Amino acid sequence: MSFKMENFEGFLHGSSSSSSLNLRNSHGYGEVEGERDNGILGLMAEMGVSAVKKNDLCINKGLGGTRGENEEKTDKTKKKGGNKKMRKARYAFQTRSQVDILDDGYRWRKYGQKAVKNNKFPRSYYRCTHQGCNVKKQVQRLTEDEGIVETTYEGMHSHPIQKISDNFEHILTQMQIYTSSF
DNA sequence: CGGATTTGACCAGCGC
DNA sequence: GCGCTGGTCAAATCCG
Repeated sequence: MSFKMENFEGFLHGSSSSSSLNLRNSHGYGEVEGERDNGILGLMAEMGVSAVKKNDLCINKGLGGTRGENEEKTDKTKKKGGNKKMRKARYAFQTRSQVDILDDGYRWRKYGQKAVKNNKFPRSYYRCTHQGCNVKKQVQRLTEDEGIVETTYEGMHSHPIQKISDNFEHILTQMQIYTSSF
């Protein structure tokens, strides 16, 4: 049960020949001066593809949920030295799948779900359950093609993968990578 | 019983 | 300034 094969049932069957699984860089992220496009490289390194792996995410705790009596809202995600706000690089996969939960080998805990505009399907927010790992991902099914789920990763894992999923590695080799505005 | 999920509320950013 | 929207928290609930 390392990798759910039924997840890619539609992918295996419905894939004609070209791009059944896409990867793209979310526009507006990862193009800040300090950020490099190592998010996907780190991710692919986890998958065992080939890449270097750094871990210089700007992790910030203490999110905007300080309601009630907890009032230490001092730093948050402030701008850095007069620069614009620095966001973490986010990388989105588009996977042809019948189910939303794509087991990529990590343990994820769902922490939210929101209905997004121009999309009839809700978006789910997940966080890596590994201690000290603040990698997040969000899963969203496309309205125009409900057979496609879009998984957006944010941050990099600073710990080894917890499950073996060589199938996913194989799929990664077939995956098209493109950076476009979307 | 402990960890994961659900779900409504809260908060911040942005556009008008 | 206000309302919309996306993102997150956290209490309640579920589930093994």
